[in-house]
Amino acid sequence: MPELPEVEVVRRGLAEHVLDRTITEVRVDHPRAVRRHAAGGEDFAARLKGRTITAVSRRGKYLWLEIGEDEAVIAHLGMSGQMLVADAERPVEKHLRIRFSFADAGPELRFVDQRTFGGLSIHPLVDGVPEPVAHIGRDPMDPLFDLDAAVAGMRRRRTELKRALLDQTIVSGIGNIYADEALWRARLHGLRPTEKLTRRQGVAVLEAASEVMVEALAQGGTSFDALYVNVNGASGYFDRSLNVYGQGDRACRRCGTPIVREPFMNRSSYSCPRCQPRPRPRASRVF
DNA sequence: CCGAAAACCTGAACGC
DNA sequence: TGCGTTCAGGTTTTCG
Repeated sequence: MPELPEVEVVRRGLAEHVLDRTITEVRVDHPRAVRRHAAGGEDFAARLKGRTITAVSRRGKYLWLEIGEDEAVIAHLGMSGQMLVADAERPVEKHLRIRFSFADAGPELRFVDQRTFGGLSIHPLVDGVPEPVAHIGRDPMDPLFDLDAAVAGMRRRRTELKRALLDQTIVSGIGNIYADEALWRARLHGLRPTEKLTRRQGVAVLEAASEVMVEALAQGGTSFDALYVNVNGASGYFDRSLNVYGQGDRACRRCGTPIVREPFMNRSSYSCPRCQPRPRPRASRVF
């Protein structure tokens, strides 16, 4: 599941393999992959023909290819999206949705997406970011990321800490996996109410999120060959270094207590019941 | 305006 | 063996 580190791996791969190349043809094989492009698949393809990719950028989990000064192709990977660089002769993937050919006759770019939560679309750039990205907060790897402002943003909310971490308008790039990992590192439970979060706790959990994503990027960035811009969503980080995510019943690496899995928003949260004690239930006012 | 929850998808894993 | 159910989860949309 691509979160910030995985998307950054893809961005780097694309910067290496498609930057400065001119598109000659785009084929859209599945309409759902361009559903966010309001004018439709034919318009999407027509508008890219002859354009040159001038930059490959990212904010949080959003990735985009700039085509000149004022337009960009957003690529959101959703749950299962991949951007693959492949020789045209290579057999097509089962879930191939969109393919780009280039004027230099080099390898093509393929957008492959099994679950079709992802997609591509063209938008004007506004203050340097595509329109649909305007409401997304800066991520912790952004040089202009403002830690104190992000902490203040979380504390202003009246919700639970993990929900705030997943809110892409406050801090972007954090998904379910890195949220759980950051909470474990900061020794905080995701159910803690944000209005009672201290500044110090807020700083601790965001710094932990930043650290874990930097470490994941360092591992994930090492594993793709020249013609395959990886990306299974699985940076090498997945199995080896996760402390809580997916580790139900395994011993906590700090204290040995079995990690517990709890339902959370139709999915799961993992935490150490000893290192990350649940908040006390709110004193009941009724009665 | 805000937060919670449903909806959108496919395939692997699991239970009977 | 095979069928039905559950789970995975980022973002947008809908609801209260």
